Amino acid sequence: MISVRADAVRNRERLADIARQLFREKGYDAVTMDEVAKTAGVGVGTLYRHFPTKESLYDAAIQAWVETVTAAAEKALAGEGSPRDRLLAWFDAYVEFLTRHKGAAWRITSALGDEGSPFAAKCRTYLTANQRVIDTLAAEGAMRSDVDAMQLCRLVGGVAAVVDNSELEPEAARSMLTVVADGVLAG
Amino acid sequence: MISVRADAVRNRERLADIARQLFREKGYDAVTMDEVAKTAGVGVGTLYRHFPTKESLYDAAIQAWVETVTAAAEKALAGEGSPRDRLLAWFDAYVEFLTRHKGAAWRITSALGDEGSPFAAKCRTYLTANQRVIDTLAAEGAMRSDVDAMQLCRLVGGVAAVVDNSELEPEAARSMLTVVADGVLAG
DNA sequence: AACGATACGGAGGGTGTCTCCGTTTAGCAA
DNA sequence: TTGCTAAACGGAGACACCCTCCGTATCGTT
Repeated sequence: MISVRADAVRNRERLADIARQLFREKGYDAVTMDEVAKTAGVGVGTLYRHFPTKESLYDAAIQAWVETVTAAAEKALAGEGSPRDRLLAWFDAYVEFLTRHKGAAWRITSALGDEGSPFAAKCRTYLTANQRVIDTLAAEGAMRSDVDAMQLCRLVGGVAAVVDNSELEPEAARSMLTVVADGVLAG
Repeated sequence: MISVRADAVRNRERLADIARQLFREKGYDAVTMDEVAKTAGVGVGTLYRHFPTKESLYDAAIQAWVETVTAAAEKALAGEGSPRDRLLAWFDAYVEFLTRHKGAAWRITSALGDEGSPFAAKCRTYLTANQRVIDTLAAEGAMRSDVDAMQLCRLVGGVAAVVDNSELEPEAARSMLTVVADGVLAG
């Protein structure tokens, strides 16, 4: 019985780290696989051995922060203020997550209904977090009853994608999120 | 003095027509310049003579229907019903425009703030149409006072982009647009 | 009919993703 | 330690795009 080779593990982690850094600085399209491999000091073959496609590399690169989404939802809900304030706090956090890596918002929001996407697992996490927010606020009677998590994910994801793409200021994002929030809160 | 050659005019029109058809069927990314040229029975060189970039070809392909946007805004505003109904009628029309060609919604919405984009002229048309809608409804006291055309374009464009990308049913688009409409109407 | 400006065609340059396979190496066993 | 084998490595190159270049063909004028 042979365990997983140590050099392979090291390379995998280093590749994901370097990719994370590059994607974050330059965005998905502007980073090439050759560049990632060269920066890591390995051949492209090695990179592709660990991550069979560029998308799967991207998926691994953004994995870490996705894992904190659920906690962020809880935190926003536990905050003080009106339901509207807490909903906006969640939206802010969600958009901040999605725009942390250039190009991530659109890619993830696009994958929302697609089970075959490399981001399918991430999408489920997001949907669950949004559902949690909806359920909590609905229990307080603050939410319109016909809002579902998928719809909310798409709405806020759409805003995030636009904000990311046009490199808008936080205030611009805020005012769009306000519109969405007022639209989903009980009239 | 030599007039424009007739074969050039014919080719230009045929290329735009064929491109329109292909883009509409398959979306921007799935259509290659070689394919357009081959379908039209000309060399790629000829295609590039008429349209120096793929984006400019796309721009020409979607030109025709952009020209009817202003009329669509007027029509929605002139309709019967509450301000909310008329706003929704405009949103429906706008999303229908943006999603008529796969990939158009995202490309155009992305170009909204970018004067250097090949779509800059189209964006101005859209912004003007939205401004017209805002002004009209604001005059009736139905609109929140802090809504501007750019913001509305981005919100509705974001919804259109998501709808287009995930190939959602009209009802799904409708329910998201309802949220946006309720968010921008005077509370 | 001859001529010159213009348009045409498609080979090929540049850049990106991804594959293939000969070479190297880590980890286990004797 | 030493030998063996499965696994990992590296990078040339296949393939697919967008776009350019320039020799050839054609239109419209004279």
